[in-house]
Amino acid sequence: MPRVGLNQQTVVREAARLADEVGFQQLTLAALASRLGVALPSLYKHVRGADALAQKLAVLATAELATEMTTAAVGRSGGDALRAMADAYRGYALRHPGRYPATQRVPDPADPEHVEAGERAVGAIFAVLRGYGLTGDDAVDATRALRSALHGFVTLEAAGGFGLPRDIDRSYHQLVASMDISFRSWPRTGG
Amino acid sequence: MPRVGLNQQTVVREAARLADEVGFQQLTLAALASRLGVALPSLYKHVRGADALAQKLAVLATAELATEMTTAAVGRSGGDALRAMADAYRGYALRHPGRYPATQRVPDPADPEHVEAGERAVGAIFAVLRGYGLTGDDAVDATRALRSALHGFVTLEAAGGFGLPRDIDRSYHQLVASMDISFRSWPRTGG
DNA sequence: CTTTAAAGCTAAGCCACTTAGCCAACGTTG
DNA sequence: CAACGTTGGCTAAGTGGCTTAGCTTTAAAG
Repeated sequence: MPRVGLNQQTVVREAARLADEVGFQQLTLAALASRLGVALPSLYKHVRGADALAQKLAVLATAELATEMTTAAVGRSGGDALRAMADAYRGYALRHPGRYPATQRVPDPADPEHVEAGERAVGAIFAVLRGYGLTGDDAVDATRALRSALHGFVTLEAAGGFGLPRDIDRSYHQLVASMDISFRSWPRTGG
Repeated sequence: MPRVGLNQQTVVREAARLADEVGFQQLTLAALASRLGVALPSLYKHVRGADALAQKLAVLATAELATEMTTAAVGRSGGDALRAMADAYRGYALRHPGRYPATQRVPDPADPEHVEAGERAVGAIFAVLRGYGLTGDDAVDATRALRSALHGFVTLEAAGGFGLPRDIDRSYHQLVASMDISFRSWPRTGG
């Protein structure tokens, strides 16, 4: 049998593509193996199993998302940076419906790459909030608020949870605009 | 064999209890059957299958959540109502970690009970926003924003996504306070 | 050319869900 | 009270996931 020549990276990359096509929950080792042209157990030469694959996919997706958020915000500040980053965030989730859910896995402390990617993503938000004068505990609270709002929105959108006909882009922009207002007048604790 | 005397309601109720103990994803027909003291296939006399069970669980949980949100807000208005409802929302998610995720299933149009429960939940939010003078498209946008913020927060919290030591209750209250500010000065479109 | 690490394979087992078909308990009715 | 039909329980069997064990063969390294 001729070798296909896989390695962990090719496997994880193809998993990401497949997840975007069929959905994160429908990503299966069987489908991935067939896509790569190998028998299912062969995948175990490159990833420890289904859970490890999901974790590696989380690293890939988190790193990509962090990069896009950072890139969007660079050279901007205040509401400008916030809007750009928020658009990048939702854009990633819409373009990569299978990868995005993977990013919600909490970083594995044993995987430095994962930890680094997570820190870059949170760091990007932190940097934008510094533009609003938010630091310390205030910045922590505001970061959680922003993550919650963005994640909640794209999750509900992806699930088809917004039933009414009102335009979804519009609603998102209003949400971001309202976060902008919030950050300007954040209820400071002085932390 | 003596009969256990199950019906759909007892099955779904027990599924809800079990889900809260082991987690929504870990809710399995096998575990449920053993908990109820019957063989697995016997469950099919009461629910059509795993997916239908998840749907019925969604109805139960959505109805409970809607009731708690409504109850919390009744007799209050403005920021008072918002805070009470937000606390009820997160409280439900924390007390029922297995049921809460079930509520995210989009209502089945073929199940009037499901549709009604969903409408009650959204209606409760709508009512609170009316207290801010928000109606029409503004209310739709604001509802989506509030749902996103609350859902995003409790989801991230449940996933352990808030790494830093900063107190989570505090962050939640700040989030709700910031939404209160947002709704007071909502960027109106006059829809 | 030999050796060896590793990338592929088949076989087999586990656990989840589902369907088919049987049997016994119970409520109803004469 | 007895017969009957409904229905709630059962076992058996099949599908499709994931995983492990162990073999074979490729291909690289000496």
